[in-house]
Amino acid sequence: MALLHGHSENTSELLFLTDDQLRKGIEAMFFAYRGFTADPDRILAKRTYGRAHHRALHFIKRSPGTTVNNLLAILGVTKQSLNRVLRTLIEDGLVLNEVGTRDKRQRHLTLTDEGLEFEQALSNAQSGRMRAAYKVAGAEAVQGFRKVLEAMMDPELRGHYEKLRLG
Amino acid sequence: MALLHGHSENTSELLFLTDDQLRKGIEAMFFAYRGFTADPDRILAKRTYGRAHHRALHFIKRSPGTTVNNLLAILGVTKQSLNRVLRTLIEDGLVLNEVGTRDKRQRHLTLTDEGLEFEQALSNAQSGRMRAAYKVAGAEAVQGFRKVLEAMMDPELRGHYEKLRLG
DNA sequence: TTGGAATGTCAACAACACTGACGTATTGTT
DNA sequence: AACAATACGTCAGTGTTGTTGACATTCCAA
Repeated sequence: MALLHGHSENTSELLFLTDDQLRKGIEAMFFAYRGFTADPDRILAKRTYGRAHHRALHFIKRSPGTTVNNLLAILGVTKQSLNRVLRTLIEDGLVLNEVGTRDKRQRHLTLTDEGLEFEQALSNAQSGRMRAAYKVAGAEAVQGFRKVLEAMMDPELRGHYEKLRLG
Repeated sequence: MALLHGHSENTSELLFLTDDQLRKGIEAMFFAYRGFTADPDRILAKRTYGRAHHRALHFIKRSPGTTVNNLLAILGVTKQSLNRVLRTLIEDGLVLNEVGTRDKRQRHLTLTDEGLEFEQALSNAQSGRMRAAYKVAGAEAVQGFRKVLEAMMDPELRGHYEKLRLG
C-alpha cells in the first residue's frame, strides 16, 4: 500500500491506521462498553430486569407514543423477543399500551409516571459515568469520540440515530 | 450549577456536558456497539459460536500461554461460563490447554494453527470496520475516541486494558 | 371482498450469563 | 505431617435475551 503513494502521509499521518492502533480501539470498545452498562445493570438486577428492558424504556421515553414496529427497527430484535420484554413492562405498570386512533392495528407505547421515574434512575446512573468520562477527556475528545462512533454504525442504524437527534 | 461560577466557561466551554449531549453519547455507544459486533457475529454464526468465543480467542491470542484465572479476570465472567466456551474451543481444536510446569494447577491456553486462522478471520472483519471508521473520522478524532473510552472504563478493567497495551 | 400489513401469541431452542455445591490436584503454610 | 488455600473442572438449576416457525386476530386498502 505504501508503494502506491509517494507522499510522506503514509509514514507520518496514517500511523493511526496500523493493526496495533486498531486492536487498541477494539479492546477499548470492549472494556468501555462493560463500564457503560455496569451502573444501570446494578439497578436492573434489583427488579429482575435486563438490558433489553433498559433499551425499551430508553427509546420509548425518547419517542413517546412510538409504535411497536418502530421500536423493533431501532432495537433490531424480533417482535417475539421485544414482546416478552414489553409484556412485563406493561404488566408492571411502567409502560402504557394504547391502541392507535388513526390505525387501530398499531399500539402506541408511552411511559407511565412510574416508568418515567425508573427510566430516570437508569439514565442518571448511565449518564453519570458518561459525564465523568466527558469531563476527564474534554470537549475536543468528546467530538472525536462521537465522530468515530457514528462512522462505525451500520448505515441503516445511523439513520435511526440521526432521526433521534432531531426529536 | 451555573450559579456556582462566575466564569463564562459554564455557558460556552461546558456545553458538551448537557443532558442532551450525554444522551447522544449514550445512543451513539448503543448503535456503534451493534456495528462493532455485527461483522464478527456473522462469521461466528456459521460455527454456532457466539461473542463469548470471540472474546476468549482474542485475549488468548493477545496473551499466549495465559492462565484460566487471568482470562477470567479480563473477561469478567464466572469460571463456569468461561469453561463452557473453552471446552468447545479445545474440543474443536482451536485452543491448546497445557498443564503448567512451574505450577501444575494452572492450565496455559494457546491458539492452535486453526485457532489462529479463525481468530484472524474474526479480527479482520472487526478491524475492517474500525479502519473504515478511523479513516472517515481522522487521526484527531481517533485520539478523542480512545480518550473518552478509557475514561469510561472501570478502574479495575482499565488496569487490564493498560497491561494489554504493553504486551 | 380479498389480500396484505401490523400485531400478538404459543412452542421450542440456543447462547450466555448466574448461583451453589462438590471434587481433585497442587501448592503453601504452620 | 497436617491443614488451609489456590487453580481448575464439573454438575445441576435458573434467568435473560435472542432466535425460528407456525398460527390467529384485527384492520386497512385496493
